[in-house]
Amino acid sequence: MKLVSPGEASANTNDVPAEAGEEFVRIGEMAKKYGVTLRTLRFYEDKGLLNPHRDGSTRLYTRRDKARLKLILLGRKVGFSLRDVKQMMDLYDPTGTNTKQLRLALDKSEKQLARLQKQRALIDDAIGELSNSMSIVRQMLSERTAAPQASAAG
Amino acid sequence: MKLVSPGEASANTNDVPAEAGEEFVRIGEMAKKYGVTLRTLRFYEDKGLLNPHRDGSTRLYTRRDKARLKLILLGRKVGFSLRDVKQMMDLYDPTGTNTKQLRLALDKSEKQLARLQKQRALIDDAIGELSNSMSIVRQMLSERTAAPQASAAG
DNA sequence: TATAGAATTGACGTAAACGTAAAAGGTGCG
DNA sequence: CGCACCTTTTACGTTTACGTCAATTCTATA
Repeated sequence: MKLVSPGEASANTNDVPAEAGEEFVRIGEMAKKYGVTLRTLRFYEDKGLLNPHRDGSTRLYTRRDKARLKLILLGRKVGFSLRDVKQMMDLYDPTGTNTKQLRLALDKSEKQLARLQKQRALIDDAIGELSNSMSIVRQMLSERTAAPQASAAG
Repeated sequence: MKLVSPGEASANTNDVPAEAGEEFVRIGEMAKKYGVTLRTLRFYEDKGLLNPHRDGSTRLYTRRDKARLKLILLGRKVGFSLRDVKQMMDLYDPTGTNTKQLRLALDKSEKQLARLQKQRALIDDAIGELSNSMSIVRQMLSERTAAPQASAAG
């Protein structure tokens, strides 16, 4: 029960048209296209982040799903939890101005930005401490190489 | 069955000497002193990172345990896993030059430093993307405030 | 002695985002 | 027809560093 007309073989069997329209893609192609695993796509769906159509039991992803996935991946990249991403996407209303959605996104983004900056500060701190420790260790090692002596560590 | 002579009350009952020597401290004092929880100290012990003496079943921490805990906390701060910290500490030999230990520490530190730098790069990237998105959202919001119009998001 | 404040061990719970089988159904090709 | 390949659902496993009871014991003090 195909919803789309069969296209010419595109290097793998069991395929969906690779024509201009490219209306639907199945999970395998979708995964490859966006560098995620099948498990990830199913997981996102399970969490309500994606809602692909079905041809029987087979998932069919459309342009819309791709747009959503892109947003999810962007959100993930900037450090949002999937829960946050979902909250923001759930507010999308194709018939409105989405002012609420945008405000929420902005609010969450400001908080996330603050978190990222704090994290960066922590990392810089860690880098400082680590570099410091390393130079001390190097010092100790060179002393050992030169003139053996007692110390205090570990 | 006290191993240490009773000292004068130090604001809390059931205490160990607060004298000059301060040989042993129990878990509560130890935790307060280093800003960790009791659970944490027991957990570290369970993982073989600490080895306090015992007075019956009561843990007694010495100067040595404090030194070790400081190292653990430093390690944690710079992003080492407890497993790594343990590996390094396990190599400590009070009778030797600890060259091996120091080399391992240096090796692990170099790798950790690389990880930290990569993380910082990722965070900087995320900050960039997020700032970018935020300005776009602000733009959209201001457009909506000025002249309502359709869009594409969520 | 009653009570409050430490301490003990044991063991399940948590968070996040999937990984990894397992068992089974569909399908186009040679 | 059978194999190879894609897909499905279900469900437990993973990682790290503890949190959070629970039940019990010990000790000092009023």
